[in-house]
Amino acid sequence: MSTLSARNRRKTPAERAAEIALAARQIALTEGLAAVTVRAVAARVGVAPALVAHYQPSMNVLVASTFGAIVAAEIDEVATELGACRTSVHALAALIDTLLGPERSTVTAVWLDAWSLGRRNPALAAEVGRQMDAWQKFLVDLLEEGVTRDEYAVDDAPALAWQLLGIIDGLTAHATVRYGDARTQRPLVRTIVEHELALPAGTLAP
Amino acid sequence: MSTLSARNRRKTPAERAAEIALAARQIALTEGLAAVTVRAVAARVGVAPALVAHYQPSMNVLVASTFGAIVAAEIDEVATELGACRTSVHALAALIDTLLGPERSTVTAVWLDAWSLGRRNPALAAEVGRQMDAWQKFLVDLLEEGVTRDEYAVDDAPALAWQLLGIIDGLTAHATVRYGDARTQRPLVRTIVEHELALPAGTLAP
DNA sequence: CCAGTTGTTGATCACTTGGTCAATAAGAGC
DNA sequence: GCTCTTATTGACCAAGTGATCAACAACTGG
Repeated sequence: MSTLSARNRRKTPAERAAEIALAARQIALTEGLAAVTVRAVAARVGVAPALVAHYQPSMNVLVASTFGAIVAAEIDEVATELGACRTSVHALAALIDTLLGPERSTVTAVWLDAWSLGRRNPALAAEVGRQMDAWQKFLVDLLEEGVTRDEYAVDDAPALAWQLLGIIDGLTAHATVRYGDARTQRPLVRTIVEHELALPAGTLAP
Repeated sequence: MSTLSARNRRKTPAERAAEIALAARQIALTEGLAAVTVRAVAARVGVAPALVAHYQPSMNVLVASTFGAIVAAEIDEVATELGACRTSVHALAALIDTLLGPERSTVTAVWLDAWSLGRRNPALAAEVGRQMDAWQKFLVDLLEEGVTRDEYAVDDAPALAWQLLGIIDGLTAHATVRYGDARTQRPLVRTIVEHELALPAGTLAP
């Protein structure tokens, strides 16, 4: 076989670490954060289980960093997608559209796993806190950008950001667990945001 | 010791089943749904692990029924608490106050566990669906009671019930995972409900 | 008081988990 | 070529999981 040439090749620590991290991310997204185990990651990389343990101080931190990487990638992805919007109002509308879209269910499942596993995994709990802060900061920046552009006024951007994140997470969680479609929840979120920003009704409509 | 008289006493299946169910509920509330294991339950009841397995077809269904019992008890508790309200508007205000209260964090943690574990436990997933439906039905009944009393009008009570549950679950989940205090989220939920029911601003305020 | 029913137990199995450690072998530098 | 570093492995261990089954013993009906 042509792949035989790659057999038994020794890789640099950086390469291996990247491979392991990638495998862990894929497992987490397809089978859940709880399925990220030494043996599962090792099997996916095609390597002995001991090697995974060798590259990671403990499984708890691998799970935590895997979660962090997945969420950080999602934030980046959404950020670049929203970068094309010329106004903050457009960005907000696009954000609602994206975050309540059906393709987010896999990441939402990872969030649910993290919330649950975080009670027994301190490293994961810390990472959950970091990523929630990152999302909130992202939303605060987005909200305040609109304020400086005089598109609307907001009383307490940090608090409003937390509230909106809570609402969105709850609706997407429900949609992931039970209701296949979160699309129907979008109008409600649009109305809430319009009301909180004192925007005319329908401003955020597509 | 005086308790020696109870040693080695044989109990009726109903008694044992009740003991096991109670122990499972206590473990779930204090250590999480994932801590409900054969041995943990047996140890708490003070009985051999095999006996727990004898009374339960499988651990998956014990976890599922434990979750169901906890949530059902919560619904009953909230229902009786709201029974004292004379108007539906008062009941809604009380509901928001109760559901976003800080003492609910233990039950919320159980919900988070169930959402996560449900993906690997079909019996639990089914029970999660049942209890979500039960909560929605409860809210629909509450909303429609107010309509028949001409306190307000509601367009689509079932949809609104789902939306409100999603919002409340998201905010309480955030509060449980990260911020200890969900109290600050209450005004937002009150505003949303007032808006959706076309009630004057401040109607649901305490 | 004795036999039958059945609640209850101890022992044990097969499996999975995270983690350790000496031994191996691939590659780098001389 | 050789030696030295180190990535990599196989073989483990201890702990925990759900589940099964023959044996035991506490009641119950006769």
